[in-house]
Amino acid sequence: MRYRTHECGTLGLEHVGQKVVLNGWVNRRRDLGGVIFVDLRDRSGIVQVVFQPEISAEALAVADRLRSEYVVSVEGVVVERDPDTVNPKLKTGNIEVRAEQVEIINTAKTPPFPLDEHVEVDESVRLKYRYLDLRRQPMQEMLRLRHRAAKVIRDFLDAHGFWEIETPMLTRSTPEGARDFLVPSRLHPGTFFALPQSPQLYKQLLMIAGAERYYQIVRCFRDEDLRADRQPEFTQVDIEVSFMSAEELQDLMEQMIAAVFRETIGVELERPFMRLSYREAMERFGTDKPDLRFGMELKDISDVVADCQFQVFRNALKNGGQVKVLNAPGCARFSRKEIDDLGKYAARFGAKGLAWMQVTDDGVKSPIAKFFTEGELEQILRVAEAKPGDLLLFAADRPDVVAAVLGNLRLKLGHDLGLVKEDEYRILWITDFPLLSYDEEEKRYVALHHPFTMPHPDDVPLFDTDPLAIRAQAYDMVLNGHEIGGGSMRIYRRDIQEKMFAAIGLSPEEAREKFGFFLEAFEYGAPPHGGIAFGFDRLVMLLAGKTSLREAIAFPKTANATELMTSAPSTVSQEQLDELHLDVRLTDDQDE
RNA sequence: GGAGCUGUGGUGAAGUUGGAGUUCACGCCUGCCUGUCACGCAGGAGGUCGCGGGUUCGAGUCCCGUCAGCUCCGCCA
Repeated sequence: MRYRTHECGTLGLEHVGQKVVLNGWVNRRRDLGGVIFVDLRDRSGIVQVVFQPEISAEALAVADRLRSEYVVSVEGVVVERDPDTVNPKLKTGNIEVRAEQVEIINTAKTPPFPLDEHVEVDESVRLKYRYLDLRRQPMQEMLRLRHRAAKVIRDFLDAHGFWEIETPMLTRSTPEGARDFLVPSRLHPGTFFALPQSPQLYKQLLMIAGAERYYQIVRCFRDEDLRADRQPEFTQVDIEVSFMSAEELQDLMEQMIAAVFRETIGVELERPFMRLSYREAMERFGTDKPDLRFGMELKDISDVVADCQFQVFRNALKNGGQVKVLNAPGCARFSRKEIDDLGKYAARFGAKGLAWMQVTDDGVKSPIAKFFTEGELEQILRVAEAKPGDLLLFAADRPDVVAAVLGNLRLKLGHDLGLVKEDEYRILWITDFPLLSYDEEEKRYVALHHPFTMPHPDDVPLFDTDPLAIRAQAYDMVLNGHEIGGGSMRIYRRDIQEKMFAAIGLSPEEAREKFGFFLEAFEYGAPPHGGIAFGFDRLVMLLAGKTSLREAIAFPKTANATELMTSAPSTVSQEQLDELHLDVRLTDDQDE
């Protein structure tokens, strides 16, 4: 076969008169009887090849046998098209290649789904034939975008003195955090490696090792259930620095993310990024990853309804809860069914009910209106900034339930009502996270971020009195309602690290057994350090304007954590199990 | 672990009150066509209505179960 001299999509008027060889796939064939047109496609794009008897009857005969996705090598001359045959829809539409020779390199079965049209194809079919799916233009653009983003990040970090350093994929399982993927050790019967949930300990040890500025674009693994924006294996941009304040690091990271947006999709992000404390985000938006592309903030009316006659509100307040209202603009027209559906939606997040008021020109219409005085109603409308035509939705419960219910209703309504400006990018930092939260199931404190996060220096004494009040030196970067990065200043003193382990219920013995090497390292001159990790797949997903991580990953897993192309995971031979000293024991349920 | 949505020729859809595997578009095959570009025209092939069971004289349609894909809750430091 003859290898190419040019790429299809790069040909233009400047090549007119040149003899070229092109390799690629048949995108489409148009057989007009005496003349055949073939759209030839490679990674760079599409160019029209024309086969005519007066150029080469032989080539025309071969072209007659061409079908979609055949791989061909074409030799011909680039010619300018007649003005009336120019195709303005094609980048190469003002030229074409007159084929003198063509060779079929490989034939192809008819693809199981169309590759060149914008038809929505069932995702399981796309995933089974992912190599065909990836041939499609939007997916090719995604692969290129992903590469570009990684390149911008590497160039930026290199220019700022960061070293890319690899860390082990086979490491040890540590308590806390997500479920580990385990890898059995053949040489050490009964022991297991864990795949890293993140290189957290290694990157801190690299700081102790004097690397000062480290980064890695690295695969991480978490054996938890999937979501549209969560995959069991995913890629982080992992970063750690020594001798740098949180503010300096955040400024640097803003520059990096701004560079990514500028150099991949040409969007200029306004800097410095907005900052919102965790507490304020929860109060105003009911979430620690607010989507700022629209308003609809939650309003606290606990004070207003403290003495009202509505038992539900009063009981919630009496039990230490709160009452908040969400104003759904223009939704007073909602039917009873639509409002009921909102109530069902709210129930998913723990709402026991969803109280509502329709605001009309004739006043408030609501089953609960009768429980409120004129004055109370007036104040509710004022706080909610309600106008006639609006629908007010109320949640009365524990603050975390109120936040979840109204925060999610806000998101749903924002999208349903078309209030979210889809082409906008609103980015911000969330700061001042609590260090700990209380796990009701395990009856103990757990680290909100991770157990290596440095507490606010003023709050260290609170370990003994009020652990939940300790502020963490942690920060998240949030884009359009997605957490795209999170990080913290780290503990670099053994005594504070031990306090932290103790706070999350790790006994000194356990701490020594699981983290002894780490605690010991602190005693050999650990520098102050901190870092951040970005979810690279999520970043690419958002740059591409997609809502599923699978659209940003070449070979993703299904929601059920399988791979439809290779049918992984699979059973293995008894020999393999024997070598690994493993017995498989299926429960009755799985045995049937 | 739980909930919801979806499943009909290769692809995407429609399928009414339960009445013949019916329909549409694309694709595929054959023929015709020398300037098309989502070419056009004519003809044709192609089905376990995801799977299993039940109700019924009769099920794509109703019921139960199950599998797969997706979405969400729990989970994800």
